Amino acid sequence: MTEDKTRGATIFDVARLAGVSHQTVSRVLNNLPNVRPATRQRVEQAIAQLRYVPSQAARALVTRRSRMLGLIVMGAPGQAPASTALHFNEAARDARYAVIQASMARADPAEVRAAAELLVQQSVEAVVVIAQQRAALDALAGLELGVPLVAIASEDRGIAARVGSDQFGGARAAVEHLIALGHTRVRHVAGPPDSMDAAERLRGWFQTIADRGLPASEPIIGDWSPASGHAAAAVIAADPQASAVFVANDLMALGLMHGLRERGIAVPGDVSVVGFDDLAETAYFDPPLTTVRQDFAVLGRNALTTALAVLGDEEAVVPTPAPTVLVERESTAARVGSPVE
Amino acid sequence: MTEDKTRGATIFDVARLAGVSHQTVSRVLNNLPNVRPATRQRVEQAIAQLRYVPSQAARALVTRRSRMLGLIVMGAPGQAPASTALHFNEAARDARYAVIQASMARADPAEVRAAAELLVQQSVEAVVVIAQQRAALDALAGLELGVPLVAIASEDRGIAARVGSDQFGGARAAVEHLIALGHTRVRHVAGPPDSMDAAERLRGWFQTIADRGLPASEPIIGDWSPASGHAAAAVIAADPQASAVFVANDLMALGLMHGLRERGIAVPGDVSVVGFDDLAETAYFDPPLTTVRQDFAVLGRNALTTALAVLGDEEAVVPTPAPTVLVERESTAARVGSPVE
DNA sequence: GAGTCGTGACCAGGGATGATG
DNA sequence: GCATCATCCCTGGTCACGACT
Repeated sequence: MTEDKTRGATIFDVARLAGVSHQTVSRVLNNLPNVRPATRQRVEQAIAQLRYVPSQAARALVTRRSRMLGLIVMGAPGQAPASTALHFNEAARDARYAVIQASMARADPAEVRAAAELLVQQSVEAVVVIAQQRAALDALAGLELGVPLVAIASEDRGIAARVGSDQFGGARAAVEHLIALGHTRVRHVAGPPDSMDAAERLRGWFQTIADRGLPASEPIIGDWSPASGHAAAAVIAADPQASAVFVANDLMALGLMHGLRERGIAVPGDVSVVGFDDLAETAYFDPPLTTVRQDFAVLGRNALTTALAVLGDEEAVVPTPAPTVLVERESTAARVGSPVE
Repeated sequence: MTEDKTRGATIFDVARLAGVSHQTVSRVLNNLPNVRPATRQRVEQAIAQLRYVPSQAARALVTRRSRMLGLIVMGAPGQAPASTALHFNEAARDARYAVIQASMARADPAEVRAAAELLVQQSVEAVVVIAQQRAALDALAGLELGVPLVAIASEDRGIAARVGSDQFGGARAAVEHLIALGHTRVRHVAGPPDSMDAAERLRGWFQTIADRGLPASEPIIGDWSPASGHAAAAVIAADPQASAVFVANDLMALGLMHGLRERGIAVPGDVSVVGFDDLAETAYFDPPLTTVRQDFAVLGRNALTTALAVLGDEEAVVPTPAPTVLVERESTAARVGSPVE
C-alpha cells in the first residue's frame, strides 16, 4: 500500500528499492558502461516492479533535447497530407521521437502562428510543415521561431530545408502518355493558383507541350473539388479540338468525367482523361481512371530524415524528390484517326 | 551581442532585465494578482524584448501538468479517422492543449503498446484513441498505462470513457429510407467482422428489418475496399428478389455499383443503393450516391470535452453520440411495381 | 589504475514563507 | 495592515567529479 496512485515512481524510488544511488539507475537507463551485471539486473527488476517510467520532461530540462518534433498540417484532411503525416509519424516513432501534431482545416496566418507558438512552447526540437498553399508557408517562414524548420512543399519559399514529391515529373509523364497516344491538343484542368503543387503540375504540363512543339492552350482553373471539375466539362465540350485532358487531381477528374458523360462525350472514346493522386477508389471510377501516384511513404520518411539531419548539424542533404509514377487504366485511349493505335 | 543564438532566454534573464525577481516574472506569466501595473508592464516589455518563451518542460516538472494529450489513431488514413483527428486537434488547441499524435497504419498490438509507452513517457495527461478494430482497443485496455484513457469507438471494451457516432441510428435511417420506397428485401454489404463500426451498422440494418417484420437475409461481408464491393455485386445479381442494398461504406458502394453496371443491372432502376460516410466525391459518382453522413466535428469535440472532464475529475458525462444524417441523392428510387411512387 | 559506484550541482520554472514598504 | 516583492526549496532527471574497491 505504499503505492501512490496518481504520482508515478521516480528514479529515487527505484534507487532505494535496488539499494543503489540514483546515478546508477541513470546509468542503467542510458545503457552506460561501468555497471556490474548483477547491479544492472537488480535495478532493472526494481524498474519493472515499480512500473517506473522516466520523465521525459525532466530529462528534457537538462539535456535540452525533448525528443519531440512539431508537425503542422494544413488543409482539409484529404488523402495526400494525411498519408504523408502518417508515414512521417511512423518514421519518427521508429527513431524514438514523439510528434506533436497541429492540424488545421484552413491555412489562416493567425492560426498558423498560434500553432507554431504552441509547438515551440512545448519545446519541440524542430518544426515540420506540410503545406499546400504558398501563403501558409510564407506565414511560417517569417516567424523566426527559434528552432529548425523543414517544409514538405513544392517550392522553397525562403525555407532552407525542404523535401517534396516529383510533381513536375508526374505531370510530365501524364502528358507524354497522352501525346504518345496521338493527342495533339492536351488541355489542363489546374488546381487553385495559391497551391504550389498545382503550379508544379501546371509547369510540367506546359513544359512538355512546349518541348513537343504542340500548340498551347489556356489552362482551366479549378479548386480541387469535384464540382470544379464538373464545371470544366463545359469548357472542354466547347473545344472540339481537345481530345485529351490532364487534370491536376483525381477528384476534379471525377467531376469532369461526370460532366462529359452528361453531355454525351465518351471517355476515353472522345476524350482521354488523366488524373493525379491515385486515390483508392479511382480504379472503380467509370471508367477506371488513369492517374499519377505519389509515394507518400518515401515523402514522409524523407521529411524525418531531413529533420534529423538538420538537428544533427549534418548539413541537410536534400533528398531526391519522392518519385511519382503513371498508373495506366482505362480513361485514356489513342486519338481516333491518329496514326498510333 | 549578449544574445545566445541557440539557448533561449530564461525567466531569470527576464527578471534581471526588468529589475525584479524571477518570482515576479512568474506572477506576470500566470496572471496572478498583487503585481503593480507598472511592474507588470516592465516585465512584459522585457519578455517581448528577449523573445522569451517559458519552458513548458520545466513548468510540467513542478506542476505535474504537461498540457499535452496523446492521440492514437489506427488504420489507413481514410476520411473518417483523419477528419475526427483534425477536429479533436483543433479543439485541443483552442483549449491550449498540445496533442502528441501517434498514427499507425496497422493496429498491431506491439505497435500500439510502443506508441502508448512513448506517450506516457512524454507525460501526456491523458490518452485518446480512435479505434476501428476491436482488438486494437483491447490491446490498449489491458495496458494500465497510468493516465486516463478515452476511446472514440462504437463499443466500450472495458474502457470507461467513450464517445461515439450514432452508427446505429444512421444505419436505421438508411434502411428505413429504402423500406419507405417500397423495398421489401434490403440486403446488406457489411464491413469486416473485427470492426466495431461495421457491427453497429449491421445491427442497425438487422434491427430495422426485424422491426418491420421483413424477412432477413444473409449479410455480405466486405472489407471496406471498393474491390470487396465489386465482388458483392455477384451475390446481389444472383438474388433476383433483392431490389435494394445498404452498403456499410461509400467505397464498397462504389465498387458494388460498378459491378452491377457491368452486369447490366441499373442503379437505381433495378437496384437501389445507400452508402455510408458521405465522402466528398460521392456526389459525383454515377449515379450520385445516397449515403449517411457523420458529424466528425462534433465527434472530435466530444472526445476533447470528455478527456478534459476526466482530467478535471468532473465525473465524465457521456456526451450523446454525434448525430448521423441521411443525404438523399440519386442512387435510390421506389421499387418498380411498388404502391409507393 | 581501471572498473564501480556515490555526491553534489544544475536545468527552468512554481509555490510557500517571510521581509519590506 | 496590506500590497508588493525576494528568498528559499521542490520537481526528476543528467553531468562532472571524487571515492571506494
